[in-house]
Amino acid sequence: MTRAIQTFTKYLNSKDLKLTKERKAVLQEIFLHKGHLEAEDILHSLRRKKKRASRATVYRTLDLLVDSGMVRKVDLGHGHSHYEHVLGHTHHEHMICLKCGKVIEFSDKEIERSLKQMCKKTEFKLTSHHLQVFGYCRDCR
Amino acid sequence: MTRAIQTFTKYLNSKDLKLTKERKAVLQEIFLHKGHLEAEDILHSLRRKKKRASRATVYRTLDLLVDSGMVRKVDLGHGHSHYEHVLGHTHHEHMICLKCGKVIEFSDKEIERSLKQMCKKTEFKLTSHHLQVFGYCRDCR
DNA sequence: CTTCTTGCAAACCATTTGCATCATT
DNA sequence: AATGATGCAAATGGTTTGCAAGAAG
Repeated sequence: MTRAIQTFTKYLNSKDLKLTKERKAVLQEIFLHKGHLEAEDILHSLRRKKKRASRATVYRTLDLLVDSGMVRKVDLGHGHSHYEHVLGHTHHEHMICLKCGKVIEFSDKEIERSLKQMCKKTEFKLTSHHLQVFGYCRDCR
Repeated sequence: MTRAIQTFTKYLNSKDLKLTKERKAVLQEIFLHKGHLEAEDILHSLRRKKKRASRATVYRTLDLLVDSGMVRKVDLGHGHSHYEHVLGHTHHEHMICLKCGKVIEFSDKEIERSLKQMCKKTEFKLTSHHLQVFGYCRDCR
């Protein structure tokens, strides 16, 4: 956590931006949660804890966090964005159920390998979060 | 094309829905195009051809086509949906450039294989369009 | 003729933005 | 004190919806 704040501060400084209590609160909220969460989740969590931060500020801070590389923005096909932190979160991909919207995290060596090979051929550069699989989960198939 | 109309008519009948000229026009527009296109594209194409169909009808028809399984709705991370027809369109997946938004279609036996195997393990049922890869294309890497 | 469809405009929902006020460095 | 940041409310952009008028079976 302290580490996260340090990293963020460094990023902010490099851009001549300031570490405000609102930004710190949003950062903490994201790093406290394990999974992916949406802007509204953060807003609610903060409200519950009687911390301040308007919806606009939450969105603005999320943009900064994504830009800093500490957080990734994920589109899980739910019609709005989700965010998850990268630090201390082991690499994984998402399997998304088209019916119930459930998101299953997975990581598969085989797939990684063939994906990397294909990307080498096509000169496509993968990102840390690079893959999404759509289908129907056990309960919805 | 005639085949597509037949299939759609069959679907509509099964749901006690009617084949209107607007629905037929939208269907044709999608099946005339090779790649993925968005609602607005369809609307413009129709306008250019002096065919009628309001934005609302285009969206409503697209929903029907997706439900019928003839068309798939794809989220390419552009902030709005894209649609592409399934019939007579060889199976492929999408690689999406996070910077310029370019979409590269690909199909890779190796990946398919390991993906299928993993899905068997996790009891996840794949759809025809099941995979999306994010990264940076040759020009943006 | 009955039921389903359309077009329009208003509603929606997530996200962004302009601006006056406020806080950090 | 100066530069940035915040909150609010209004704007945006894609998509959906209620409703009166119109068409398909």
